[in-house]
Amino acid sequence: MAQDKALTPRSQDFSRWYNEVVHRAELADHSPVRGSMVIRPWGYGIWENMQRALDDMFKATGHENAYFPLLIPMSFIEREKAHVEGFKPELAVVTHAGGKELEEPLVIRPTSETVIYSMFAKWVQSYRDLPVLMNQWANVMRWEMRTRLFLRTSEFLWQEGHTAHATEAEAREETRRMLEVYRTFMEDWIAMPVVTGLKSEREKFAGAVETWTCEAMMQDGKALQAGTSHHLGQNFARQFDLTFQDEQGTEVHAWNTSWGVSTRLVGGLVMTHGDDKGIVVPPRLAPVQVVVVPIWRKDEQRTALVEKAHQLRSRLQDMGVRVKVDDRDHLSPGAKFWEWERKGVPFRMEVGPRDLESGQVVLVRRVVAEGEDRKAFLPEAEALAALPDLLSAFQSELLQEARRRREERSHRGFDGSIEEMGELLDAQGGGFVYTGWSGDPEVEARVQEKTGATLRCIPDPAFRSPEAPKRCMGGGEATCEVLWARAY
RNA sequence: CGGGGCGUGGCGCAGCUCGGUAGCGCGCCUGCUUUGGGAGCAGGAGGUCCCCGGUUCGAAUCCGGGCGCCCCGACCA
Repeated sequence: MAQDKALTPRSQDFSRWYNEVVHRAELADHSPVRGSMVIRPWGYGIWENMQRALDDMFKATGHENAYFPLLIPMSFIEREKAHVEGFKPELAVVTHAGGKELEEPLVIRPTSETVIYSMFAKWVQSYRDLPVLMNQWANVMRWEMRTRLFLRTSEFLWQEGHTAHATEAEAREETRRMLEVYRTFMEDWIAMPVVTGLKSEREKFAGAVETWTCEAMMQDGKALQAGTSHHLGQNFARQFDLTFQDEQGTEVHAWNTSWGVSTRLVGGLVMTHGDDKGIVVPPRLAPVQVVVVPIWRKDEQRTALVEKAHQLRSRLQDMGVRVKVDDRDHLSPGAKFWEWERKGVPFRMEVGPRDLESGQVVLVRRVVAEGEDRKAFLPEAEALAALPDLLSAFQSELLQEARRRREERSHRGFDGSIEEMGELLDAQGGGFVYTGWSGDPEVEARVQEKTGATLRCIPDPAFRSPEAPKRCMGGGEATCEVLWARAY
């Protein structure tokens, strides 16, 4: 479990820090199969909280959950041209089963558009059957060349929403609605600010007409695509005969959307808030929001203090706070402090003999705000009463701080050459660069080749610079503003 | 797929150059003492040295072949 006690500092080697912290916070571990991971209870607990929050938001926007199978006939994947081409290299295929070679190979789903729309085709006949608003929580598999825990693994957990609509306008509206749900979730729950916008042709989902994205900035200045929402047009509807009779009785193809976020978000959380002591879990997602650590010197004290700790726990539980008492007695208090800090628990409450006597507790925040004392000595009742507010204040400070960091490394109105952009990214250790663009894919390819940065998105109005850029990166006139960054 | 590194008790590593039958730190178990920032002492358990073959009286060490993993790049949520 413990190698060296301290983690490699982020400033020294960010990706090593990431790997260490994921292991040592007990989020996940490598499985025996290359590129796939075991999500441990602490990591899974965070994911469960994400699921719960997202699921509520999906339900609130009228969606229902369903489940579609893991295996998809190869011919289904092959039906939509762009879709096959996008996924072919990363497919895992089942060729044998029951001791025999299968007549038709089965693909382990890399995503479920094909099966889902083939089923929708059976269920939808009339415009009265629309819209269909469905979501599934599932695992998918994409055979990746290079993998990293949470950020890119061969198998990952996600949610994929799939909808069918009578009109293009409705589908577009749905695409945007769910992008907005994602943005809200990422900001309000993960405390991870994102820039939303449209993907370029080159970067969009294979099979989509348009892909919209949420782009977050990690602490090393690299971008993380945190969630996408696709307007699929009628591409899949055509291939799977997803048609319906409209009000005039005409048989027409439905319009589809799909949208997803994955366990990658856990990696995003780690790289957004972690520090050199470990990860920091935003209170709303923390499986444990407050850990109570009783401290004793003599055995006689132990009983009283452990009892007090459990008393505090049940008081907090009654207030809706997620609490854990750490009364293990083979570890020193210090060891427990380090462990829970590594795991990112927002608050620690210590109770020792001195506190017991004076009716106080010691409250310690995982991340100390500027000008604040590390430890607060508070009367018990006061500490309990204050916790809900402290938790929500902590939550919003995390978002503020992440936003501040992002702005610090965002370069708006950049008007230099492609080479200069590369230099800027080298010097700053990444970052977001906003420039003008003509929409020319050749320019996009050239920038990527020379700087290592990709076109993350054409930002939505809310994220655009006050002044629209006039010049395109790489010459000519700009038709839009774009965001560049090196990315995960 | 290119480049680099590594496979030795649960984890991290040393030993390999110069062959002689395996060691360190952490963790684990037992006991006692401890506990307000990673506890101390004593005792103890635990290893096909990645695999196959070769050289040799003898291989973790040398030679040949294989496999696996990690890191850095090109593709990707």
